[in-house]
Amino acid sequence: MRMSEGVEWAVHCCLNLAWTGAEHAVSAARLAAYYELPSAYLNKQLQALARDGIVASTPGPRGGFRLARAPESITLLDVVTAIEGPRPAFRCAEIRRRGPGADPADETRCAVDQAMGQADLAWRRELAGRTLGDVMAGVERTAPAVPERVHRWFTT
Amino acid sequence: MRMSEGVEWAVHCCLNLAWTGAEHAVSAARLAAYYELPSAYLNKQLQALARDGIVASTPGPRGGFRLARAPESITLLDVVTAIEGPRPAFRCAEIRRRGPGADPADETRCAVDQAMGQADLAWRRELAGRTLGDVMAGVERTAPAVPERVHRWFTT
DNA sequence: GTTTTAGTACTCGGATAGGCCGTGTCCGAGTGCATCTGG
DNA sequence: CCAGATGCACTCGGACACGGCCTATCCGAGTACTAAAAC
Repeated sequence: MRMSEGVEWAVHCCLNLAWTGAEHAVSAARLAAYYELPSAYLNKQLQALARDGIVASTPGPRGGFRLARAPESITLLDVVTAIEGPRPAFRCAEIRRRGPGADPADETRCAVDQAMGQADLAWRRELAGRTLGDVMAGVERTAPAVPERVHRWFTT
Repeated sequence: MRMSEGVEWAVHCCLNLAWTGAEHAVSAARLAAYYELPSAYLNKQLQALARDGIVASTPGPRGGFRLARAPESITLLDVVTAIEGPRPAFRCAEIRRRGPGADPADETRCAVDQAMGQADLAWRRELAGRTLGDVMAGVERTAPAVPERVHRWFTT
């Protein structure tokens, strides 16, 4: 089980967009250059974010991406879901319904799926409880120079 | 992000081994037949469980697998870790250390990695809090016929 | 009848191919800006 | 000098290859049982 690395890219880019400010649009190429990422592939991730209404895109010259909502109303779960999709990691295939072990009269919920679902829920709850604003506040506390630095780099 | 389906196989097989009883060894072929799974591939998963000391294997005729510990001392996290590996789903690549955005003076922990780590921890805590014994108890409550059914099928 | 011994069938275990999804790249549609031209 | 038209450069957006990991399979090493043979 491995999460797409696009998630890391997406979160960092969202943070940078937040610090840059929604009044400036930043192109995918410029966002990618900041971390030396492949711009075309990052563009793909940004499209996923746009589809879920996390960032807004504008084409043409002076176009690019900007944060569609306030950082305080975007959770990490929103970003992860946009990149990874909404389906949970554990997909119950209901193997207990196949073969000699199958019991047609058994209509109960798969106990394994239930337990895995609860764990997945705890994971999601944790991610949903942390907004981009929270993460930004944490960074600003431990590395106060970063926001100004980012803002300057993306606006000049 | 998708979990290997071997996890589902492994958990169900562990439950069946527990109900069968540690005094009987069950071959991978027989375990696979119960759910019509490819036996050779299931064998691979069982080997992973054996490496982590969850099941014990004995070769030769009348050999097979049996639960190495009491079901109450085997958590779902143990099984998931044995199949999926110990590494967390989110792997921080530290992209913020590359490109123009890199700040050599910044020695802080990546805030994104930290948040993801906390969510991963919550997930693991939930899995570690549920043992095979708990799952068995749940099944025995909702489907009391299953344990006897399994025991009979695997011992005869 | 008992002991030894060879054979055999069955098990796990690791080494070996195929398929799908994440990764990476490319080019086309659309848009705003700058420039040029005519009045 | 000003308005309109034209071309252009830049952007996103989706369609197209590549690679790695999960899936699936096979065969070999080892073991306990069986049966036969010798004593």
